[in-house]
Amino acid sequence: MTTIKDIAEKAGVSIGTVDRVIHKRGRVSEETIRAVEKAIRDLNYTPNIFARRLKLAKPVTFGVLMPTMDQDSGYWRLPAAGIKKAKTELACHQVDVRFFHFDRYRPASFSRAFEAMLETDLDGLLIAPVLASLSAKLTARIPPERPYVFFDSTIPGSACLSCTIQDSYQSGMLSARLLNLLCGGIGTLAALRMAPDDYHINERVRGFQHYFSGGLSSGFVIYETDNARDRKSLKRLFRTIIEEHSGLRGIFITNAQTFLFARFLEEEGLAGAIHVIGYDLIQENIDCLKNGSIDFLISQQSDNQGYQGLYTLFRRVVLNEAVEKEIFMPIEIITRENIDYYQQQWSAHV
Amino acid sequence: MTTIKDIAEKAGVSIGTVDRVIHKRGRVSEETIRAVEKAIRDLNYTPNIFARRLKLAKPVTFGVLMPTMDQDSGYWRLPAAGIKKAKTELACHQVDVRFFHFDRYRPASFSRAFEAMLETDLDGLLIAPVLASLSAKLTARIPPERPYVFFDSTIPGSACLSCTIQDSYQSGMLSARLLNLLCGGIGTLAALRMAPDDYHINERVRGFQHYFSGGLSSGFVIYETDNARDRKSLKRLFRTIIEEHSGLRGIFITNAQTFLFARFLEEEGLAGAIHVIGYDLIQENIDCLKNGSIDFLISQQSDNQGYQGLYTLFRRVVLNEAVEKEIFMPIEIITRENIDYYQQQWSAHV
DNA sequence: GTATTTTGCGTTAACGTTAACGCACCACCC
DNA sequence: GGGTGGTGCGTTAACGTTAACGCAAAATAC
Repeated sequence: MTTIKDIAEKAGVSIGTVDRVIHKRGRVSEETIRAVEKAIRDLNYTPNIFARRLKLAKPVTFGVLMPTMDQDSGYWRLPAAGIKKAKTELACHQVDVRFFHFDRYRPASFSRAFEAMLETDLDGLLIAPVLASLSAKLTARIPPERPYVFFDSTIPGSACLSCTIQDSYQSGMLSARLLNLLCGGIGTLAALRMAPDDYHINERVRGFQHYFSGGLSSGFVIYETDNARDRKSLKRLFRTIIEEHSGLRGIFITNAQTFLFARFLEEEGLAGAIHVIGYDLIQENIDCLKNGSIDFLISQQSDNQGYQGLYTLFRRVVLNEAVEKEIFMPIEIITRENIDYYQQQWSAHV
Repeated sequence: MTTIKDIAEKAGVSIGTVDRVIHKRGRVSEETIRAVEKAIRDLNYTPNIFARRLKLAKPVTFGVLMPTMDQDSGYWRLPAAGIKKAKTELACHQVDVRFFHFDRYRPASFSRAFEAMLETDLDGLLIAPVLASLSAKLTARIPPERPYVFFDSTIPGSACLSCTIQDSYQSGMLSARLLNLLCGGIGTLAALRMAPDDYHINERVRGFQHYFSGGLSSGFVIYETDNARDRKSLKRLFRTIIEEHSGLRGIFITNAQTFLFARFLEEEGLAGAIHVIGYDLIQENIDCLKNGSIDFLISQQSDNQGYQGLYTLFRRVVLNEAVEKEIFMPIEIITRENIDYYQQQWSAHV
């Protein structure tokens, strides 16, 4: 392995000069810079990250802004598990994490949490920008030297270091295809848009609709509700859906609350008669998947999104590496046959 | 962060003694050992891996034993891509990799490659034990101090450091369910056992059969061939299959050669009329998936298996960490809708 | 009794990188 | 000509861990 000592020797300078060239700290003549850069290329030098980290080690703290864990039927426990796994792994690098939770159904709560985070001395921010327009306004106030990363969703055009991208439109198309398969192309299909102002959920429905735009199937209907937290009224909606469409063969639920419909079907003795496809590997959904009241779940690795997000901050802030601006998440199809192999890697960190 | 210096101070000894205790190098009195161990616990000491790696850095070379890349329709390029990705990432740790390829259809070739590898001075071995009984015999000859890891498959009861596990039986069941869905429960289904003496392929067929053991479907038939490399005779077999079963609606191909049947169907104008499910994300399969002549592909992350295998050796040999004895691979369902998000991460290393 | 080995411990020089410090030298200004 | 400021470089002390080395004192051998 070549070291800066080798570079210094080859270029006929001291290691101090080599370091100044590498880190562009100035106070080196043009001529010397060229000589050192040539030596670096010729000897194919790469810095020893261990020596670097040994020298530079200093504790960093990252802030995480996300809804409280119990919201959206516990969906937020998934990214939180990934974040905690990353935190555990990065503890040896003196990385610490502070959570700032908010109530995603109250903008004021979001603003308060954001302000609290901005006022804390943090080395990087990991943000779930669930309230899009408010997030855009508030992220603009982040000091330009403080790096931030989005997870779960993103704000187009923002100055974020990196973000995770889920192709929700495509996942909606995939869901449509699977649901159509399950129903054998006959009967009515339904889609339930759970939070009509959520970007991902709209994209999922758009993809779902597009699959059928060629007229592949018999009819389908779309319901929506922004009242997903009130389980009583949700149940009334469920009943309306099955009563208005006696020929209903399958339904597409667009968020983690899929299990609520599946359980409703169980209670009504309709499990299996109406096929269900939904989103996210929360425990309630997994249980329904295993007992057969949910046929397929789509996962976009919410846990991994949190994990990757924190690691991205680490790589940028601590290791000073270049990072990918966009991290694409796979669209995973989960069934009772393969679920066991998806659960294990994050389960230790719930 | 606490260092051995802190430990030494607290225990009233020198850092040399602390190091002797930590690494059990002897020459320390019982009493001192206890004092140091207590200090380590009290101060919650963890070694600084950067200082350690800086001090201990020395180049290591790992050997990889696997079939030549072009065998099995290029299947082996997948794990090779993962291994190369790991190699690139680990280059900064002075990890080098040497490949030992063999012809998996000639036991003598396997033995020769194995012997060549054993005679080389290597710090660890990564082995694809495709010829099970021969592998068992030869791995017994690996010196006990030399660590080895299996990928792609494993040999039960061997002294390997670690191995990747694919649940082939379960993936066969999943394939059966998907194929049954595609065909709407009518018509005849077929399974083609491509290499009857391969463990994984047998398990896949067993799982497939088991799914239908409850009598869920109309009939299904199982064909087999050990002549998968002769494309002419394979084509004759394909023709026999479709001629013997005019009501054939779907087929399950049990290895990476799925695209051969899909292309045959294309030539015969039967693409879409007979549904196809198969294995592995080789380029030919991906092309057929995209044009619709393959409906689903099952992936057990062959690329990731190679990647994980090399990383496991690295963690054990270089970082001296404890490693998982078994690494379970997910059973991934790939369709034309989600394939794009599975290709990217390894594609740079083919 | 002296000679030799063993035990128990402290000291020290690396490993490669970083950045503070200092020292010559030159340019410029009153 | 003396002072000030800047430029271009070399030197050096860390960072935490490791293991070779050395040195007393105790144990064993003859």
